[in-house]
Amino acid sequence: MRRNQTGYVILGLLSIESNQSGYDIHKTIKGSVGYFWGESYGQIYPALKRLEAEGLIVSSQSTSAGRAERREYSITPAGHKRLEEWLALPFRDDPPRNELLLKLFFGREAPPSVSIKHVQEYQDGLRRLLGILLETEKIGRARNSDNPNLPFWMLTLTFGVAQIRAALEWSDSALAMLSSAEAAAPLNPPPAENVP
Amino acid sequence: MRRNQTGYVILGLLSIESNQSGYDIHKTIKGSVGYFWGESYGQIYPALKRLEAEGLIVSSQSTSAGRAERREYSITPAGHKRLEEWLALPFRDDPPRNELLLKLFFGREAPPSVSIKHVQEYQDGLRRLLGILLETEKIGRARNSDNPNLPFWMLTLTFGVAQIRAALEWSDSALAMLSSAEAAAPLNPPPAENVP
DNA sequence: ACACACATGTAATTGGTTACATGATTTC
DNA sequence: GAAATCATGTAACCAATTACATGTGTGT
Repeated sequence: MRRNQTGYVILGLLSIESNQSGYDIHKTIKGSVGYFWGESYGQIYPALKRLEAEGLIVSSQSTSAGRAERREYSITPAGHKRLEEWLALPFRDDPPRNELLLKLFFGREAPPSVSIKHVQEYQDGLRRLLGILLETEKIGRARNSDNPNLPFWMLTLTFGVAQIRAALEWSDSALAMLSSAEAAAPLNPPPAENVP
Repeated sequence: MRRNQTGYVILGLLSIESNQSGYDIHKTIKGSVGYFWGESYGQIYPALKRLEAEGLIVSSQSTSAGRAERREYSITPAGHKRLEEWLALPFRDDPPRNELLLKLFFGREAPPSVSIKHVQEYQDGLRRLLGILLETEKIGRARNSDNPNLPFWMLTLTFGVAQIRAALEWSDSALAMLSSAEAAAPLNPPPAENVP
């Protein structure tokens, strides 16, 4: 486990709640860190095996009658230690690739309506996500009022909300700029080459 | 070329300025879309060959005396068409993986000082990047006052600035929260297991 | 009967970085 | 003479998604 973060997400989630299956972990990720971190089964199941081989987690076959076979994992003291070590390591912050911005950057190569459509679609997505985050926040607060993790979870939520609000404001000004360009420009602008 | 965006970045840049080498393109990317899009040589050179084989760009060996050998590329009409088609396609907006948020989410597993350090480091990075973006904006405006691409380029810059400003505000409140937690909590909080 | 949620995994493929390999020219 | 920049490319590796493959239990 070098810089394969999957393992650490799993350790983190198991440190909060034990006896989770691979399926559970996948669901939990979607419902908690999902808006800034995703993992697929193709990552989770192999990672679980690796973590167990390293002694960072242990599993037990759960054979409750009338239920699909299920392997439940829990974190070990060694796993806890490993998680803490990772937490103290500097995070790396890779500049996220933003395909919307890339298309806007080259927006002059297409009619303004193309860029307008993209920004509107972006707005829709932002509003949808904002609704989800605010809902998550409300439910999370209500259901975890005495959970010592709550302040940390809220930190990640308020970050998302702040980013979305800023993006929504920006998108309004972007649409204003683009529609004035649409009014001024011909339908399909001639490609301007060699304009450094 | 399915959803390999590298090709489109190259087409886009060549549509703005022709006669660029692979080396040029790499540099241009870093200096223009670099803060939201990166490409390595390992992607660029193979992509150039592929694009030329598809007839979307053409190359010419530049053999100016006293200069390293250099192959310069320009976009073809077919390349232009392909670029426009791609621009009109819906962008996909993958939830960016945010390692800082991931570590903050599990922040309760480590002393508050760990999270504090991360946020401070994040702030430093934000301030540095903000300075670069504002500088880029100033220079870009001055050097491209009559460039029809300028409004689109500014769109991407103002987006970055807005996001960074929001993130800086958030980070202040995050630090306030974390330092109050540090005052209240023991140095290393006992791991709380099974708190759903 | 059908659909949906529970449950576990592997294989193929893609996308991407990093390290390696090489060499010329310019600047200090 | 050394270091930085210009210049081109390949190979190894890693991270991750997607598709494939399979089966049970529950609710309508």
